[in-house]
Amino acid sequence: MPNSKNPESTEMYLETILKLRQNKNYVRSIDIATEMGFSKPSVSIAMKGLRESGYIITENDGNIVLTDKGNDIATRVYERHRVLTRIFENLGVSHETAENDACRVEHFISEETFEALKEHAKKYGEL
Amino acid sequence: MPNSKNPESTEMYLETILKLRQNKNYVRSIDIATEMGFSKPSVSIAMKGLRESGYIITENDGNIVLTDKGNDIATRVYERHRVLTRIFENLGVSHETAENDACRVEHFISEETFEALKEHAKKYGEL
DNA sequence: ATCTCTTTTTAGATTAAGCTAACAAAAGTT
DNA sequence: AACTTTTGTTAGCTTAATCTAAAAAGAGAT
Repeated sequence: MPNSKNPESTEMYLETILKLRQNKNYVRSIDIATEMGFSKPSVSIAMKGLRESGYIITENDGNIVLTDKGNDIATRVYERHRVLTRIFENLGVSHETAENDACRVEHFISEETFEALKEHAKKYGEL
Repeated sequence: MPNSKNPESTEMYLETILKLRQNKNYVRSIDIATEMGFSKPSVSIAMKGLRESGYIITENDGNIVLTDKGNDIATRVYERHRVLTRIFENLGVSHETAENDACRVEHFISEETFEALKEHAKKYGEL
């Protein structure tokens, strides 16, 4: 069993890279460490894993770029994050709690359930 | 930091004990292992942890019983399990997927979000 | 070119939750 | 009472994701 990490951690890193990219036009290891509150070595090792799995490439100047494969995951998770946060907020949950819960749930629900939630929210004008 | 396990695993064990209790009037380590698909040693060690944390007691004949503290958690998680499963099913998700997703989400959402979901489902006659 | 500051990597440790193999203890059967 | 089967425990391993301390590499300033 060579390739059996927890998707959760991978998804959080990819999502963070995508998010950071929206503000600056480069993302370095240190930026991820700062954003996520992890140590530099932890991020360095995580990036090595993402690189070996083909989710990112690291350019010569240290700039970290999502591959198509990495971008697919990041985008999918980020969409879940936004939609789940909106749904929870529209149910009356505080912004902070909605964010926190979305950030955990986004990794754990199936496509099927996510789509059903999204549809329902749309139907009831909550999206 | 002595006491910092992941609640998820603890919750699953306690929930399983509660569930097994509904069918038989005793629950042994082996029953939990069979139900959850884990090895006997894994369960043995987990039970030791639950015992030391005051969530269960083990009677002389090996019967495992939830303490009040353990029962509180088990009951809370089990309610989430049932309610979330129902909500997902009512949105059109298949029974199996609804169960699976509920079984993961139950550990990760806040009380606030859970209550809001429950209320909403009630209001729309989906509970 | 050298010095310094920033960033990244390497080395080694920790913790949690699982595993197998082997042993011990308890229970049931003749 | 002795044998067999079932159940539980101990010992030791593995993997993933984090950490700290320290080394290495790179960049910018004089």
